Amino acid sequence: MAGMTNIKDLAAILKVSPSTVSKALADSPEISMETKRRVKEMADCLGYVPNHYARSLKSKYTKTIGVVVPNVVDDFFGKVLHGIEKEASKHGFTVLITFSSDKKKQEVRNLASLVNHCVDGILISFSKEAQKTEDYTSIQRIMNHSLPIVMFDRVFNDLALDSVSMNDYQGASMATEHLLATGCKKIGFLSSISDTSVGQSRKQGYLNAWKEQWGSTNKPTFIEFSNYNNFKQVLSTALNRHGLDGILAADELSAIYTLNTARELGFQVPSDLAIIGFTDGPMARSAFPALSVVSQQAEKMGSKAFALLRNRMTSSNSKKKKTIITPELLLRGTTKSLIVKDVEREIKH
Amino acid sequence: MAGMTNIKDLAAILKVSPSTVSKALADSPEISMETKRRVKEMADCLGYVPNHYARSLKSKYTKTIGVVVPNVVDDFFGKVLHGIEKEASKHGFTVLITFSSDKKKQEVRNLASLVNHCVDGILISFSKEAQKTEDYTSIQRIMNHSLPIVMFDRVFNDLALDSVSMNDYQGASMATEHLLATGCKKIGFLSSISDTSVGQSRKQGYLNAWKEQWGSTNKPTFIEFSNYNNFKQVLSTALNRHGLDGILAADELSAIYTLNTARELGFQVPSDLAIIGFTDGPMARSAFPALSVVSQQAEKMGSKAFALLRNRMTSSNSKKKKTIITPELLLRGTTKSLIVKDVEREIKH
DNA sequence: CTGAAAGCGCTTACAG
DNA sequence: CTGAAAGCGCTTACAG
Repeated sequence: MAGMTNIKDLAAILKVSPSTVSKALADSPEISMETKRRVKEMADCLGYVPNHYARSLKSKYTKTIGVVVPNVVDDFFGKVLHGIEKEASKHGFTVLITFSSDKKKQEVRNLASLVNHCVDGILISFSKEAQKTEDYTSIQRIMNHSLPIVMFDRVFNDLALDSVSMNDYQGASMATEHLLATGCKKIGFLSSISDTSVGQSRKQGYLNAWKEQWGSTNKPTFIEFSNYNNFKQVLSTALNRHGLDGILAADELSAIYTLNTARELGFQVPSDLAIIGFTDGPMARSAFPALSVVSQQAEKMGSKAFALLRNRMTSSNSKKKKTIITPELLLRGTTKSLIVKDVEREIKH
Repeated sequence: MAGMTNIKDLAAILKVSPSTVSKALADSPEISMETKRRVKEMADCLGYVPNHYARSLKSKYTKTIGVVVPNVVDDFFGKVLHGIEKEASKHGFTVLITFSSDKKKQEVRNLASLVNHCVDGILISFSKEAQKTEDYTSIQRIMNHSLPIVMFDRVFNDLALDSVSMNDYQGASMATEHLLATGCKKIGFLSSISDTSVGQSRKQGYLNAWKEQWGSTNKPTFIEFSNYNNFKQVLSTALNRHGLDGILAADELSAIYTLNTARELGFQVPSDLAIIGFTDGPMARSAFPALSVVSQQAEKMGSKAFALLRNRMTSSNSKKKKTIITPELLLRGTTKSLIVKDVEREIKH
């Protein structure tokens, strides 16, 4: 930052006062057209960039928001970030992104750094570590500063903050119902994320839809596993033992594995085995056949989150809003059609 | 930012001067242990967060770097960002990420915002728009401020800046050579990105390896297309007309499409048709069989880029460094083995 | 229409 | 060991 042109420099060169330069650059009606022109021209010529730090010392806001996400390799978070950015730039805000690598310590550091940078508000999706330990002291400290904060996706409901998250329960129900409606008689719920709240919601959603259809005459099937090493065997056993003709997989990766493994085992997809996964990522789309999924509507979540934050920044209404987004079912190649004609169909928006 | 505790508040409460508070918090040897303890305790208790803006107004550096990437949904950029973050946090730097959505205007705004936020340095990968129009005025303006800048991946070689990028030419050569070595006689080069510099380098790399093997006795085959609408037909025609037994695809998506389409057309992969793509993303790994690829070593690119930037920040050596990263070949399920025994092999690091 | 002055929250020589 | 004072680059009442 050394040697940058500042207002004083400009003032000296133009032989006017710093006040005049400042006002001219701000297009104040106090200043004459001619002076404004001269000042702006010179500022342009010397590549003057106002020092946001100094400015915000006075004006107390920066038109910048900070975001803390667990990572930026998940397609899901990438899309959420795009949703945030789009909405934010519409309102003239710059978005500063940081990620925690799912570590509490890094999350704390990011949060502190964003506060230090005087962001006007913060959007956060918690790290796995914070979620597992239910330790939210970092954010609680910041809440004392009355900085507007909105949680998204990985939220913590006990915190008195606005939030936006998915209705995972409903997503799983919808998927299960669709499988049932297209003729599946024996649907297994496959999950490697049973210990997370999201995983639990999806499980309950499946269970509920299943019970609505069968009561207790037909038992649900849960296939739970924690690593992919013996995936093939686990799946094969489950498929044979229970005679499954449908799988609802609680995440994208396990759905892809199911698809590939089932084919290896000689199953036709979707005629022998229909599959629905979660998350509409690149893996799902590029699989063969393309995977039917419950979409998490990531972009929408991002724009909603920013909208909530902006609301919080402008109004002082103290009631916290918990926004729940309804998932969509994207039907592609791994599910049978409802109607007789076998048309590939994709429900959008 | 309203109502946050500041040094003056602390000083008033503790009945010492602001100078003392400032020094105590900075652990200055001038201050007594007892005072330091009291000050820190109170600061903690009131949730005092130093105002980075005010601080940097004096000290002129912020231990923060800014990054501008085209997007955060490409797995590649996600990984680069993780590489940057990891290296940066090792040295106590915070990373502020912005993305341009491949738009010049947004890129300019991000750049300006980062400068305003007094980052100590900037890492940039240019937007498609800037690359296409070869318009780099935004960055050139910032170069006047003697802010350290390093370009990565989407670089512009005419700019007098440090850079780190991939040797795409070599990657394509390596891949072609491997296909030849495993017995492919007729290899096609498939590309939807012929108009980018990256696409051109890969094409040349293929061409060179091909010529080394065949001279002009066996003609190379180029399959170039601009959209995926009639992909199946384009590929099918090429495959039949030229009797291809190998494909080098210039990007991840077209490789996946080739894999899926070839299978639909009745080809066995890799025995009838071997395929190598570019970029080691989730699509490549989750494909069936897993796609052999030229990996772009994204994380390494990120850490290298930060290392270069740090160098630039500390030393005033004016010679610019153009770092070229050597690609790796990741051999998986879509290529035949070199040796007789059919062992799936993955070359790493 | 222009300018002098105070002040944002911090740091840092300098004095005591 | 502690404090008064100047100053970082900007904005904004206030005076002229």
